[in-house]
Amino acid sequence: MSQCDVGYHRHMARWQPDARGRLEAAAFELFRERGFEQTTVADIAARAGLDKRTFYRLFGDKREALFSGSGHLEEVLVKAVAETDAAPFEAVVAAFRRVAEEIFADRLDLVRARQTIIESSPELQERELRKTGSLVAAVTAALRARGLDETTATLATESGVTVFRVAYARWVAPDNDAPLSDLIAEVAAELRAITSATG
Amino acid sequence: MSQCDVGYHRHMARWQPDARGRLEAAAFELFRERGFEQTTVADIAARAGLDKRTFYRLFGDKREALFSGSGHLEEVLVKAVAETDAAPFEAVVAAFRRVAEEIFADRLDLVRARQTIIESSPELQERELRKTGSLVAAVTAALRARGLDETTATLATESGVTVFRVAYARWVAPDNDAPLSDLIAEVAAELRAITSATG
DNA sequence: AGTGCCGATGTCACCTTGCGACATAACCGT
DNA sequence: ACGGTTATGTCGCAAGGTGACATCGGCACT
Repeated sequence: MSQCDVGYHRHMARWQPDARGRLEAAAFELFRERGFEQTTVADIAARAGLDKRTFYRLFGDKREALFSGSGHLEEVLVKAVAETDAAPFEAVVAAFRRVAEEIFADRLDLVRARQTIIESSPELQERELRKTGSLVAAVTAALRARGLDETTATLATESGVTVFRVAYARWVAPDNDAPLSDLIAEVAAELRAITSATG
Repeated sequence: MSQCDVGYHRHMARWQPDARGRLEAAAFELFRERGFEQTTVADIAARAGLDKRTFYRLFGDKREALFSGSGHLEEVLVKAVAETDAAPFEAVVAAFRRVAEEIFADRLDLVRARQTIIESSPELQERELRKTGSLVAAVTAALRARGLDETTATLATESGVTVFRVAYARWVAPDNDAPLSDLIAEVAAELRAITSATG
């Protein structure tokens, strides 16, 4: 996050601080008020008191304004995976539980609002899928760095992500009040049951 | 370029047949020749002897020209899942093996070319992810129609898709020559091993 | 045959996304 | 005070994508 926290000098700053944060906030508000499609980049920039061109210097495209946090998530997850020596699938699940507590735990309302926005736009759903894909790649790489072969690393990561996705969906559901971390543990157990069935 | 080679009735046919197919073919060729980003919709339409506007009547956007087959795949998969009574995960894996034989088996070269195109463009990767998502939803619905609960259905489907994805990646890899169906079976076994580890 | 509707296509005008190139003005070290 | 750096604004443009209307062949009905 960055950015000149300019304090206040005798001369008024030419630029308000934290342009990026203001743009993110403006985008979030507008997406909620009018919906993603009905909001133009010019609208977002205007509300943040900036120019459209500035938006594109800070974000690759309109969708990115909603996904700034995903880099951080990836970092934490990779670190958690790298620091444990549990079996691969267990390591990924444990990493997600840690992330659940460090990042998501206290933000249910925010996450729900964000989720509502994403569900309203196919474009945003695509982007979320892509972020997940990048996260899978990063975690898989972290597992491989521990000496695991490609297939094992990929399967453990993808299975872990599946568990997280299902648990996350339950967590944001309107009637839920269980903590995400617990839901992850439950879903992981269910997955084990399903794949070990004798059919 | 084009056209007016119309055969020869007394009255010239106004339109060449199979506009959609011609556009798909034109798009595929151009994406291979110049790449996805360097190809404009106007280019595609011109090669097919049609107008840009016509393209947008047949495809929602530029990416869709590469994904017309995915509806068919979804159909076959859903049918295969609905017709079996095996345990959920096994049912999904079996369905994918059937699809592997009915749809993919004889088209390795085509699939590889298509895969190369997709890998060259983040936009196309996003779209592929979305298609997979829609497929997951359809298969999950098919499982639920068999009386399974939401979580079990989702986990079985997602795990099955994970298996397919990994097997598919191996299949299209340049050095592979094993049939997709066999690879799916192998990967499914590996997944079972990984999730049942005691850690 | 004539009439008229329907459906596929073309044409035109338009908005938005996203980017390259250049201008501007505050900040910073010297 | 000076020059360089950095963040921002301005301008123009290619391409994606869409709405409205025109065109013309095929088809049904008379």
